[in-house]
Amino acid sequence: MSDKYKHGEKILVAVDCIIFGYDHGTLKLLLFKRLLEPLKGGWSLIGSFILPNESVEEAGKRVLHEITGLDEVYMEELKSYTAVDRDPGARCISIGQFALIGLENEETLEIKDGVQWHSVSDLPELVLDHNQMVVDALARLRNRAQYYPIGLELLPKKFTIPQLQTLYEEIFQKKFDSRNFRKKLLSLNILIQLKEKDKSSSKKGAFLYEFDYTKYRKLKNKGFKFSLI
Amino acid sequence: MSDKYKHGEKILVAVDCIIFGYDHGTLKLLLFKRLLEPLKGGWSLIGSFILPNESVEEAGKRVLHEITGLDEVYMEELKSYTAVDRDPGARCISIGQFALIGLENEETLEIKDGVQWHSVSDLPELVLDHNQMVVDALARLRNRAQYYPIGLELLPKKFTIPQLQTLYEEIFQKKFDSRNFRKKLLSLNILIQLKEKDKSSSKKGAFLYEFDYTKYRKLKNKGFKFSLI
DNA sequence: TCAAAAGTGTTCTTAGTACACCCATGT
DNA sequence: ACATGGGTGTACTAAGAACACTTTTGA
Repeated sequence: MSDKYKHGEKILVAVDCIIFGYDHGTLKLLLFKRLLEPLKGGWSLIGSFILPNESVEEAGKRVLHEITGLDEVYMEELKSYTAVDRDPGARCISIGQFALIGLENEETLEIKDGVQWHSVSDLPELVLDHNQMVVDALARLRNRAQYYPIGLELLPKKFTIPQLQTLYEEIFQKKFDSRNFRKKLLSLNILIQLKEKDKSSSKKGAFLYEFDYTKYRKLKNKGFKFSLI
Repeated sequence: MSDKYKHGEKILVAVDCIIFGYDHGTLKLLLFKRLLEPLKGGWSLIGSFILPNESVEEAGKRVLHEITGLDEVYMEELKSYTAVDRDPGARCISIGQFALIGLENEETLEIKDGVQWHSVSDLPELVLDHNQMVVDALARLRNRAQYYPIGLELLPKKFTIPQLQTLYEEIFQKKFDSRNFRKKLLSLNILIQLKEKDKSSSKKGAFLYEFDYTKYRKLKNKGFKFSLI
């Protein structure tokens, strides 16, 4: 082995997925109660070591698929966690993967044993440096929600504007003016209004919308800058 | 070893530093001509495997120190590069580290043998996936220059407003109106005007400024949002 | 008929953009 | 005296913020 390689020490590389969902007006995180050692009984993010034949991104998608059965989820790299003593079991680095799942409602998703949704506003202590990962992921979520129409990833395909607003209020922990929110949102021209209404939260009902991905991508390629709030 | 650890395969973990500098009106990148196999003679970013007793961030700082002798540089994680076949020599992932160096001028920095500054607008082909790392780093540079006063990291401690404008024009590859640029910049209230002038580029001379880090941090902690252009 | 959420417009303020001339100085 | 880059101000336009009432409908 050449000079470049000879000093390298092989170490374990993991992914940990910070998976957000939104249901019944609450922002939630998917956590796993460890059934086995190490750290048995502790709450943890859902992760895995990367396999010899997969990239970190592929490992993240595999984990998410194993847990939820879902394939098409929004996922992006958060950052690496590499402190020497972060895992007492072994020298091991982890790449955080930030993921958003759109739920029709919580119950429609079949998740594996030991895995549970937790409200973001009421999380248990997590093992290792997973609390820090969640803090970082929440900051990323706010950033993305502000500059990309990423909030839409957390809603069902058909959603109402008041629903989206409530989601943004949950993410940013503050109220928005409904007239300004609606005006700004519709001015982006990336929503398609449907004929149907959703009457689950009011007698009058609110019009359902779909997100126009094609239009969004076209605008983005033209260098159009979004800012949703 | 427990269930969690048993499937992990240990692999090599490297850092590669994408190091920008700015000198004589040109944005530059620090590259290394490989003196030994593998890939002898190819241009590469400057990297290293991480050592058993250091984090990825520490490895990046170590590499930068070894090459330039500098300690206090701006560095942040870019992203990981983890494709299975990215390095033909071995399974090896790399964490890109984005770094900015403030040069008084190019010659003041003593850099190691085989390491050279290259104009960003005229880069050679790089080994492995290093070209992609540079593309990603340039996008990050533009983002950071827009939303953080990061352009200042690339200038000497004392600089003139026309200098900063030229740097921004180099980063974004477009001209800015000098009146508006100055107005916006000064309205942020994070520059301290000095009594001295720099006469190196005009007979009249331009006032030198320093960046007020303390004030900047205070404003940032208050949630103040910057946008420099 | 009333309670509860959905939907709608206007004014005011602020920030961004476009644009042209005088200033200071070394040669 | 002139060439060169540094420095300034104003008018126009666009976007964001503040703010209150009408509509629909199920119970």
